[in-house]
Amino acid sequence: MDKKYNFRNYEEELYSFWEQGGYFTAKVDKSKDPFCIVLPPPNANADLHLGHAMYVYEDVMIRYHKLKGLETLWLAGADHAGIETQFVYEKHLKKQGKSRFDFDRKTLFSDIWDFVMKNRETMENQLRKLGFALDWSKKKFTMDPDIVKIVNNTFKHLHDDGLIYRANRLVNYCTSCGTSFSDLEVADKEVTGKLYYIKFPVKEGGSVTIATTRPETYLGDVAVMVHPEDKRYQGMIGNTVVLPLIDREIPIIADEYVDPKFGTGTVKVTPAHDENDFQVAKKHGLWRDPILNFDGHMQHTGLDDIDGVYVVKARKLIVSKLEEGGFLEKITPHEMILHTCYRCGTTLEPLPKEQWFINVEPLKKNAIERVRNDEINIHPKRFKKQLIQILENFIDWNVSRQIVWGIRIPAYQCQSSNVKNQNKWFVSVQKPSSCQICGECSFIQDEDTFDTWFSSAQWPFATIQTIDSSFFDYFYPTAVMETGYDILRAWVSRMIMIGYFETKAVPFKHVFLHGMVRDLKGQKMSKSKGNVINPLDMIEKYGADALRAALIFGTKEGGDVVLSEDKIVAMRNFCNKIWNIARFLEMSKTNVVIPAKAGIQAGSPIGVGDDVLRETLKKLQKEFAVVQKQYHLHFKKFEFAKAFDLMYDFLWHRYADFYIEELKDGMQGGSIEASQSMMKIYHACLQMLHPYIPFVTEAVWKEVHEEDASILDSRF
RNA sequence: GAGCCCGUGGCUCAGUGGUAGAGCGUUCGAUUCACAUUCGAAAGGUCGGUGGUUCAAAUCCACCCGGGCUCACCA
Repeated sequence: MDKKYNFRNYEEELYSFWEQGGYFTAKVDKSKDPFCIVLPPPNANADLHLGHAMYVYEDVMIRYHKLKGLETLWLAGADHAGIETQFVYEKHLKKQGKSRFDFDRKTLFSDIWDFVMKNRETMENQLRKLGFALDWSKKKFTMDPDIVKIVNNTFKHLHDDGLIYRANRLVNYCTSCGTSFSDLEVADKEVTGKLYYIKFPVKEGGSVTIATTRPETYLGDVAVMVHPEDKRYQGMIGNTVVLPLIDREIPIIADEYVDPKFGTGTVKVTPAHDENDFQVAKKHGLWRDPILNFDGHMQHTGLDDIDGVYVVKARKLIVSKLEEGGFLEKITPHEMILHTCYRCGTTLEPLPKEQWFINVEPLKKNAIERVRNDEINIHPKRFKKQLIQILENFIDWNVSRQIVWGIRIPAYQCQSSNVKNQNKWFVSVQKPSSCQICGECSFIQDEDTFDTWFSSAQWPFATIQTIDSSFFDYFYPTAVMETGYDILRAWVSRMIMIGYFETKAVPFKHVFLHGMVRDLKGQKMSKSKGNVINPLDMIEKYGADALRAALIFGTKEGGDVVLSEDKIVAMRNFCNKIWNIARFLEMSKTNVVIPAKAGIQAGSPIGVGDDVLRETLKKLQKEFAVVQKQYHLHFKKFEFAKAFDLMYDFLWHRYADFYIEELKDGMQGGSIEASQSMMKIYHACLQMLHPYIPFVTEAVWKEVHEEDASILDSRF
């Protein structure tokens, strides 16, 4: 054996050995208990980052259960990542001086497809570098035809159950990305904005002053609203306001929705551009078409010089016009929250648009029950409350996206000229041969694609179902869903809702949430901050084991991980320590005669009496038994970091620093008993460490056993 | 406004009732001995504050201060 463990000589070779040797390939074996984890599919549009490396917890669980003798399946996959990917791709196009509008739908789609397939392969090889025991033979992609079929089927089932509806409602629309989002993809930004106080003349005499953060939208107002019990405005309810500059007349109405304490106690109602106004206006039977189009330009305002102007510029123009006309009373600073596009940062516009929605009420009720009853266990358990709260607050889910890259919604609109059939839709999993509404028209398919999360929500069952039904029966519900706590809302909650709806079973029995990786200052790593640690560089430099261990060592479950290069170095040193223990054991096994120490004659019983030796061995065995028990207990409780810390401390500071030093002379003096006991415990430690640092443990295993032996063939 | 988490040696963090721990850093010493990617030793903490429960509190309870997260609200 070499003096040092050189991971470069082993990692790649060992991974191929495992993969090609079928160690990661799952099969249905009813004589064993199943253990299945479906990998959260990384986006197939970029290199891996440290967030992906955190999936090491899944590898830990998979390898642990393999060593326990369970039949394990860790299913590999990739996500098409709809808007994300299209966004990345458009940046590519921009570099070439092009945009998505230069291509037709078909061309754009197939170009992105090629781009994604190339990235996907890179990404998959990077997962291999991390040592992940993924079953690649069954890998899935969210846009595989059989997955798409399942996704469409789920939509159809939801539709059949009356949980899908198409509605013209306000959606969060990004005028720059050109698509709507669900409420979860809205990034809130706290800003100090302005509150504009505008004086509206009242036809019957006097005026009312309204306070608004969006002065330009008054051009789409349908009413001015006050609280029914607000004494200041009692006499004005029912009066008519004449909108400045355009002289359009709107009523003053009363509704308890108004907070008399805010601003002037009067609210302008713009149903097409504000969710709350939309609701209130609906209640009062009021409506007016939007004054802003989907490109963010003004329209139908009643002011010729404003129509066609971009919203931000229009606001300035209108404010100065109001000021000129003496309608602007004052402007005050105002702490407010801006809804922005999580992708490009553009301020989102609430705009009325016909979209597909999922009524989540019955779905979330079931999901909450499953979580409450611990049919799904959340680890660490503090996230259980959070998940329930998230589910309780879930609102109907807009699943339509106006982008090309995604699964096209399998909904078709009847084109019959018969007025009765206007805007009639039907859902069909396969491309229909005839219109299911009128039976004769040449129906057209919805241009929109599904929100990526709609297919992701089905991932645990869709993936296994497409292997074959025996796998589904055997491995589903899956054992654990392991992912970052940041997507509890976007993903985990939806998997539970949709998974239970479609399979009438929980998609997973446990959820294990890992934390975010941060730098030494506790900051999130980001390219713009320049504090990014590239996992691939670290693997190149210190080996995959070192990186893996550094992400786990000394951390708390679900807590954020502070990662530094120093920590990775420390873990590389640990790997070397493991290597050198093996080297020592190998050397003492052969009973080499070592030079005499001062005061000890060579060839004599070397100072340590047999009884003392036995005593020490007994002590070690007792101590190790406790370690073993604790180790497995930690796994039972999903305390993976604790189990690793325990082994680190035991192997290095007890086994090596203490026991080897104590027993060294005896072992090298030829005590077979000592050598064998030490060897046995060491091998057990290798197994226990293998889930965390698979490469070095396997490398050592091969050194001390026959060449073709694998630690994965051994059992605890 | 509601809920959750965190505040421990210079730095980053483990530690949930019984004499304060690790990694990195610092100081001193050790190399023909499995490993200098090492070993031995040392310095360094009134465990955010106050009060309480207890024979005993970093650990349990209450309040406060500081930092973070989630949800709700946001004209």
